[in-house]
Amino acid sequence: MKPRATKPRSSKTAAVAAASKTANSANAGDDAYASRLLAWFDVSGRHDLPWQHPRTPYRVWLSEIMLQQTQVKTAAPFFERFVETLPTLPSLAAASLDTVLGLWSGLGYYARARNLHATAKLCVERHGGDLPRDIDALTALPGIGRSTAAAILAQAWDDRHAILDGNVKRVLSRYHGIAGYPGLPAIERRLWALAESHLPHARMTDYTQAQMDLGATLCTRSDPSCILCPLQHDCVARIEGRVAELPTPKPGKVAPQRHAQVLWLLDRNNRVLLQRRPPAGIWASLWTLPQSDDEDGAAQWFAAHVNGEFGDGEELAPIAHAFSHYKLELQPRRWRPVALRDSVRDNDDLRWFERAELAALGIPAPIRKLIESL
DNA sequence: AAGTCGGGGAG
DNA sequence: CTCCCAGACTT
Repeated sequence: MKPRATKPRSSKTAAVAAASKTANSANAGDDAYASRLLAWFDVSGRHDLPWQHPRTPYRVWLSEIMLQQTQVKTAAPFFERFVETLPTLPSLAAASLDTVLGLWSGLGYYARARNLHATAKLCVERHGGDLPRDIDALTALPGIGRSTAAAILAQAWDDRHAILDGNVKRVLSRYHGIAGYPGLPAIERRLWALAESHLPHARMTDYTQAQMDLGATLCTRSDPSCILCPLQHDCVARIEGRVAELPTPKPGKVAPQRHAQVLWLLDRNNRVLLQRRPPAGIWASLWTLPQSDDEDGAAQWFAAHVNGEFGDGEELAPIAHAFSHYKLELQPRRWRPVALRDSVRDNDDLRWFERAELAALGIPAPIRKLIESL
């Protein structure tokens, strides 16, 4: 039995909140972001989520943990089943880990269930069977980070703390036109500061829910409904036409860098020697310049096919080309004029081509650009 | 700063 | 198929 909270609201905050309410406008004094968001929430927010009725600290906490990296639609049925079996924090603490994991089965990220159970037991030991109403005490518990702790306090107690989950990151990135992957510490610091800067002085429960509702229903990752958005007129991304490119997506793994030698042979008539690629693999069956993985391979190919000195070749500027899974740097070398050995004949896979014939051939873009540059 | 955990939804 | 989602934690 826990008498009550350990963390009283500051007198200044309380005074502002009271003033706001008496002003007959819960948003008085707050910035446009918060005011418009709250007005929108009253009409279009989600007011019937399972953990909102009743909205107890235990149910709020459980929902926040379930919703980590999990969408509302997925989590909702698990939440209903969980609270039906374990309706209170002490009942969770008294349950076996097997029972908890059983209720979690199918949700994924099972460390969340282990941490949930551990936190329940810690709360019984340290906090009289309740969650602490203190941001630092909450953050110290397993599975509760800064954003989750803030969400619990705002949702359960109406306390004034900023959250920064995926929804808020997306909304703020767009609203302020913040480029850079939000997972990067430098970007995340800026977003936290912006989240703090917009906090209203009243209605924190609704405000917190409103941000998540906006992110989940309007300001979605792809194809957001800007036309319905209460923030559209101040949204930098909207104004500058950058909605589709913000927030900056997670950078892919660095593509491996590969190298290749390219042999550019021209005969007396300025014809170019092209070779057909194998029917499988990169540039399958396209015509391209003879190519080798390294300089030794290129020299060997040259010696076997061409009358002349490999060393006479003119080393040209490297060409960078990006594929989806690796980056290729092509090192071209040019010889002109040059002739093939008598033993080498034109055939289906290796031919001299007139310049005028090139347009009709399937040639990789970087190679075409190179040989047509002459 | 990057990797790990996971099932599900969207494109 | 890939990418992302009401993140936190470990390396």
